[in-house]
Amino acid sequence: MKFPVLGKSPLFRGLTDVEIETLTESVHYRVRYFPAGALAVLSGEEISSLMIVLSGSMKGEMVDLAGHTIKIEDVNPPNALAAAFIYGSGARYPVNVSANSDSELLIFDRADFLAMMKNDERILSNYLNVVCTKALFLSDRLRFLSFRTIKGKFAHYLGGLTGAASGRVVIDRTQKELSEYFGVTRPSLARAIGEIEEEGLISVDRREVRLLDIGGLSKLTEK
Amino acid sequence: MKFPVLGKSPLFRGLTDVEIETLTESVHYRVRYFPAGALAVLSGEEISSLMIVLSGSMKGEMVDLAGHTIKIEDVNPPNALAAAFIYGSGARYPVNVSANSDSELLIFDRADFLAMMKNDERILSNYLNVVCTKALFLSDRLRFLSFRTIKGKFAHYLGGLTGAASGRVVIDRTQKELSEYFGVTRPSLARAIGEIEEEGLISVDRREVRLLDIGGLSKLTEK
DNA sequence: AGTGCATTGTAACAATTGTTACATTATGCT
DNA sequence: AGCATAATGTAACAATTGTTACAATGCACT
Repeated sequence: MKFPVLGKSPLFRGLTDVEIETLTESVHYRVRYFPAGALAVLSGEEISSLMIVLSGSMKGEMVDLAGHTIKIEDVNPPNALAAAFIYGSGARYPVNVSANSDSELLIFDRADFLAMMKNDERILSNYLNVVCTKALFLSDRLRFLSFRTIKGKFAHYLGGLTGAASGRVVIDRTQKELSEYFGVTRPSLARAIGEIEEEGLISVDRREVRLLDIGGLSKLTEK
Repeated sequence: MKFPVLGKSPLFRGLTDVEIETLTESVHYRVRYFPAGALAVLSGEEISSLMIVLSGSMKGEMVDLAGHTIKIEDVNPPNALAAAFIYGSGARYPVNVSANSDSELLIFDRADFLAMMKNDERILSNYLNVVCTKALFLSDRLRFLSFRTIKGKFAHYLGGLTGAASGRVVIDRTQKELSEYFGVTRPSLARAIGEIEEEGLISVDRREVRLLDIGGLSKLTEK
């Protein structure tokens, strides 16, 4: 098989290696090699193809006016670059993409990948799942950032945990992870939690939180 | 034709009324009527179908622990509810959905809509476009909220406008709109813009902004 | 049990933003 | 031109969060 790594890709889940090979060979594709440091995509460039990382490691970096870059994320095999954006209207890469190490990309023009989706329902389902799950993830993140205060974010977070109705929930992340999820600093989150507890709205015992005043918590999410 | 409003739906763009009717009749669907105020969807409920608003008007409201609701958005004909989420893993409605006025919803089970996408490439392309464009939109919003300071958001915003390279851009929204886009208050945005101007990084003349110190602007996006 | 490391709690001060209220300046309309 | 309305500029004060540093606690591992 030409690209054994595809068997682990979420886009090809449920297909045998033979099926994957047959499908990919039924459309046009190309493989490009990028030596470590090479630039694969310029920020602002139009997205016209699906690029799957076969080997090595790629990174996305945001670029500002002065040309400075900030690393946003790594993309490792067998994941794809900007997979959820390729069929969007006027879709453009939001970042520069370059190779962390010597890397190979498998590239399908978006029309060719569309053809593959038409040829095999599993590819279609897999891709729809990838895009929709991404939209859900982004929407979820956005919801937290839209609360103005840390107390508001935390109160809403508590409400979304299983067991909230019973008044007892277990936080499933560390404070550090939670603070990053909220987009705030860790000490600020700790302070906010401490204040909510002082106000008598919750009682905290390690990861376990008892919700003592639902109405009071609700008010925190309002402003 | 049964559902003339579908001709204006982004999901059925490019199809004639006859083609739309033939396609919809080829799968199972149902129409449900919701009198004004009726609840169509409970927050947290699993998303298993595509619901298109045929008439009337629906609204999504976020619900907190105490049962209080905050209106998030209206959904009017011929748009669909949570269209970008339906094929996501464990997708659940993030809001209560109820009828603003007497409304009719056209409901396809997601498997049936999948069948329609397989039957007609235009439906498939349209749906992919809807979902990917939504992901792009959400990603764009998230990028702005991830800048900690208003100055950072504004500097990054300037960099994304056409003409930024030439050092002269025109802001395409009012301050009020921009402040909502950034998730901050309008006076705070005005103050931030004023301070950036005082620092000599830009000069503002109504909607037109001259970028005087690219390096300085770049620093604002770093912290 | 003890050691090393991650996690959490806390505190003082600076920086940023929200809030509220009002003044000033465009803009569209008749 | 004048009027009404929207948009923008500004200011004082409160509220919130970031920053930095350090202490306390829990946890995994030997």
